[in-house]
Amino acid sequence: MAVENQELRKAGLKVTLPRVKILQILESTGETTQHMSAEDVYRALLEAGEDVGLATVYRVLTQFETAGLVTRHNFETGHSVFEIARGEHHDHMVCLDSGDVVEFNDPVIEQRQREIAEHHGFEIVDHSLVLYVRKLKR
Amino acid sequence: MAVENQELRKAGLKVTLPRVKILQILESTGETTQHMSAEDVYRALLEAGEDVGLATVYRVLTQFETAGLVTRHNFETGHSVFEIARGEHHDHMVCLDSGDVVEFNDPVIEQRQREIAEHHGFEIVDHSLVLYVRKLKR
DNA sequence: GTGAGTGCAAAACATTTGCAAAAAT
DNA sequence: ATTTTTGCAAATGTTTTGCACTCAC
Repeated sequence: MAVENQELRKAGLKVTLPRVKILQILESTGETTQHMSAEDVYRALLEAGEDVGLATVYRVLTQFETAGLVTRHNFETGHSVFEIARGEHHDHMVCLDSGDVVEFNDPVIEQRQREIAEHHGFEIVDHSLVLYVRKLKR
Repeated sequence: MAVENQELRKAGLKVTLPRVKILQILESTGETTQHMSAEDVYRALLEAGEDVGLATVYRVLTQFETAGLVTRHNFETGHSVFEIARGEHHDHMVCLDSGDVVEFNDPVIEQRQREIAEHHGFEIVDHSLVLYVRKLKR
């Protein structure tokens, strides 16, 4: 009984094989594959020999998102990608050449966003900042 | 022959009724309806008595985007929205209560983004910043 | 006239849902 | 035993595409 079980219980979700497996997959992805689509997760399950339906993958990912275990991103790709929520917020830089995703967090920008929202009579509930970049030739 | 025709020709697109009409609709939308989905445009066409197919709306909007006449946004809504490109870049604040979209442009954030990208060995090609906000109760 | 543009219906995706079977507590 | 969860297939919503027809030049 691994750590995953505790996380699931804490989130109020029953410990089932699909949920444990999906959580493991999301947690085990390396730096380069941190952001997986539902389809990616589904294929990873099949490769691992687990017989889980794609519909279940979608359901579980949505439950994880609701539970705060996972963050959903809608980049310009036409489909959602998911990543394990590790507490601290961060933004993304997506390299248009390599597809690499770099995470960053800048206090200056964060602060400025709050000021701008407030200036317009709003408070920020959430935000999404994605830089689409290209490698600098030197 | 209105201004639209010139814009279309300049973009290398033949002047056809659907293209002119769609351009007019996008240009004529008030502050509140600046961001229209393909479906929105389609309905506006029908209301104006124009018999244009939804597929054509999609095709034309994509052509406009390629030509730089229009900007496509993918907010968290599950479908794309389009707005007339007026040259200057701006970011968006979307009110989760009312659905209102406020545009803003902050030099501090813009500058900071470039610095961050450069610091990671990248140059920014494009970026997307959306603040999801709620009205401040006072 | 000829090639680009259009409408329609069908296809293609990503995602969701209904329901009976299976599993968790 | 009961309540959740799952798998499958079918439905959904958005966007794209194939093709015969039409229009702009």
